[in-house]
Amino acid sequence: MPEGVGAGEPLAVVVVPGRGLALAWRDADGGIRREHVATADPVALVADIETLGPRWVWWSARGTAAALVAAGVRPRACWDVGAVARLLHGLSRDDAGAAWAAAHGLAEPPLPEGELTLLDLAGEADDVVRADGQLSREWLRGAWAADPDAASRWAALLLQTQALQETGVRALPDRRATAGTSPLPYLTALSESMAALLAVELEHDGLPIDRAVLEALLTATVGPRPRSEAEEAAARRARDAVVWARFPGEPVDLRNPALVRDLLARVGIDVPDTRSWRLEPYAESSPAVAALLAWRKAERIATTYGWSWAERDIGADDRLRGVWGASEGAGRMTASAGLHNLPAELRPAVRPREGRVLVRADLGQIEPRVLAAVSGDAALAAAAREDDMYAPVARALGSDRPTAKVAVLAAMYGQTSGPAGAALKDMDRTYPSAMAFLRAAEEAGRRGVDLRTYGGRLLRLSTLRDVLAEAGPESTVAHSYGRFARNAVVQGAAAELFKAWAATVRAGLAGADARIVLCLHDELLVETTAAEASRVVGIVESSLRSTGSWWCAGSGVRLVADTSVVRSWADAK
DNA sequence: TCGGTCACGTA
DNA sequence: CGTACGTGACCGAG
Repeated sequence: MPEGVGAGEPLAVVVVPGRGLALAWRDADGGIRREHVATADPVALVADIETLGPRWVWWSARGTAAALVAAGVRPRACWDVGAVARLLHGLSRDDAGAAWAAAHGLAEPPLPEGELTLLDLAGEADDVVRADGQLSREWLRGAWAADPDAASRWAALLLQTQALQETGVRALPDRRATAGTSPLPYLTALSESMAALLAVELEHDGLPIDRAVLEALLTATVGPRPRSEAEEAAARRARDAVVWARFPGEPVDLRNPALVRDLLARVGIDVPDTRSWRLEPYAESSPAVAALLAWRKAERIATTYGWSWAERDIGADDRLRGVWGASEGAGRMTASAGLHNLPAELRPAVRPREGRVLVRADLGQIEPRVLAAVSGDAALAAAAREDDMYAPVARALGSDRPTAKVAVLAAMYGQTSGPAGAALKDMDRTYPSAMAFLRAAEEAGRRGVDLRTYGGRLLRLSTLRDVLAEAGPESTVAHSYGRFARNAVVQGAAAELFKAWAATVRAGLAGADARIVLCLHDELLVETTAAEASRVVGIVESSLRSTGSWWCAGSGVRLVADTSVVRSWADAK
């Protein structure tokens, strides 16, 4: 057992399923101690040690914590080497081999795929660390599970990697207006780690669906559940026929955009493409266009969120499950199975069983508030002290609120044309620091210079240099990387704030009959009991205050959340 | 059987 | 010529 591991101290853990648990920790002298405990039930042992309150260190939550979560263990604190490698080194993968290499300044190893040949593995099995410094592919593929000594060596290497990462994040600049005891990038590493664990929990727990409500909605939109392919085809034809009836001439394949364009020409509508927003203006005067747009909506539900989706992704326990990512792209969480793009029409079906409720909370105007905090713009921060920050922005710009909103969003997205273009001049004058911050990011993107987000996530733009050198600084690609970078420093920081908030909420809910069941960029859904709902609302709101107090300390920015207790996701705020 | 394009849902 | 992501249908090249 890990003697001397106090609460919050790193404890590397490697689970050997059915056989034991390997641990590594630092003793009082700073040396690494390692141990393998043989047990048929390693998860139960983890649950025991959890009472000591260690900071579990694992290569990845998906690899190690999934088994714990499945067994009902909800660890309080962790350091996810894969998640921190994404943050610190800007990796787009989180396997042990890549994290180790990045921590040691080595080139990214090839993805572990396919069978290794004997030639590939020559001499690798004996040494965990190869002559070139990379981890042995044999070990990465599971050789560490071979015997107790190997497992504990693997845990020791894990702890070493964590130590390198911790040194790395602590060396990054703390960009807050007021620094705290721990540097912001270190705190970000902790919340990114917790987000990776949360992703595993979300995957396990799923989102509660009321099947009766869902089936009624699907039936109304795309017809009853087809019992054969013939029935499915018939339903399709029936939906198509409604549109065909509105157009003269022979029926065409409505799923083929080129043919739809020809179809529209028959009623005198000439458009460069057939996207909904382009057709929208014609809908009022043309019943044919209105029918086509209605068809599109139903078709989306039929194909992506139809009966087959329900059957595939909703479990026998009426819970919708997808694969969760804790930080993709600029750092946002991602989810498959439609969890992040469920059409609003289907949200009434997200509904826990009787007696349980959803606490829904979303951050208000999070990106402009984050921009104010991360750019250190005093005037924008002053605006961000208001409940509705677009109102003071409108006053400052001498515009109306809609124009102010468009101008702020245009600045963050890199839009230059249209009605927002003019307002940007006023933005420059009124919020010079924020605008300079955004321009600097854009410039870095256009030139292929690496950037870090406020919390320390590396945005690897230098990998684009070859493309940029080829295309030139004024090329379309250069400008598109510029817009990407301009947006990524805001979107990425907002994602870090969101995850810090989510991690705090998760910690506050420990022990209660309440769990986070959905994260959607600026919105959290917590499933709990009707009896506990008001207490959960308090936890969600106090978590935002405590997170804000360190995340944007000294900036003057206020973070606001709209929180409500609802029976279904669709219910009014 | 792929990659590219179009389209569209969420934030 | 406003960002990100996930998903599905279709097309044309292989």
